[in-house]
Amino acid sequence: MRKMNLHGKTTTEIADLLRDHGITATLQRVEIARILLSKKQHVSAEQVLEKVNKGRSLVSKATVYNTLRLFAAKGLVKEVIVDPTKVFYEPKTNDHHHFFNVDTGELTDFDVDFPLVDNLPHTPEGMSVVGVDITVRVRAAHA
Amino acid sequence: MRKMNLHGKTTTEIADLLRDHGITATLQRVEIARILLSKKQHVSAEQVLEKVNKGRSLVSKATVYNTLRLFAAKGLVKEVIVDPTKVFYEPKTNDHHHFFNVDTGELTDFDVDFPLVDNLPHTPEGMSVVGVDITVRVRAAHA
DNA sequence: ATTCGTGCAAACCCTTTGCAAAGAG
DNA sequence: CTCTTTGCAAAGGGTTTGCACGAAT
Repeated sequence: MRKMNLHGKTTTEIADLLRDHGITATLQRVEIARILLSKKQHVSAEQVLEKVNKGRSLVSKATVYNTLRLFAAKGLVKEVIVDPTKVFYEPKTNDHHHFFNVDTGELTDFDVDFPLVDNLPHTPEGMSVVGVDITVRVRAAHA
Repeated sequence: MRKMNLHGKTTTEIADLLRDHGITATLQRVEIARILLSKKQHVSAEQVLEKVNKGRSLVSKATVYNTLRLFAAKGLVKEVIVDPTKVFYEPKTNDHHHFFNVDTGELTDFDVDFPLVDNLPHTPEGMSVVGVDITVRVRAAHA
């Protein structure tokens, strides 16, 4: 049962990756994971739904949402909260942050080359840091 | 040119502040502004609605939402996008950023004492920076 | 009279949920 | 066979909108 390598990872590789994260591998989950991991990109649930069902009807809306939430909980993907109207998901890669075009909703990455953590303020008592997000909101420089 | 420090909260002062931002002062808007500017706090639209109508019925839900959007557009308040389920509003004060408790939804400020802008990456061609938000997501240190 | 602001309810959109059927181990 | 996952549709919750009424110029 060796499947085609469509986007750089074989089905088996993805299935193993899911199991490594404590996620039962199913057809739907593998295909959703394939989309999320395929490129360095940010996708909304709606985009995942659209991409995963190219021409066919493989995954329902509910499953997409539930799966994305599951993936995020298991640490396979990261939720990006920058747009008040929807959540973006991206593969969990190295430290990088985002430009967010407030007019178009477009999201772009940038890497940090400075020691971010050293500059962080003191974390409140009894709290541990889950993550640090920097969002640079931009817009087209108006003429 | 008006001095706009947010501690005095007489109706006249607030009305003047609104006008300074190009906002027609009405009773409802003044009362909403009073809540937003009263303390250094973050409030959701729902909380504004609740606070502004203490015991009476002064402002409708639609007006709260429309007014908050107007205030944000006019630069009187800032939207804080950290919670996927709702938008927070805060007075536009000096540079500070946020701790966000991912479990409780609680939002806390912290000031930056380092020159943030100098560390920023190159802004994409033709883009201008609207703002920079740093969100430190925290949770109660595991029991 | 014309323009702007407000209120109400309904509409909207993204997201979650309840429950029955299909799939995994 | 038992437990988990999926699908469908419906509900949910925050936010926006359409339209009539009221206030201001």
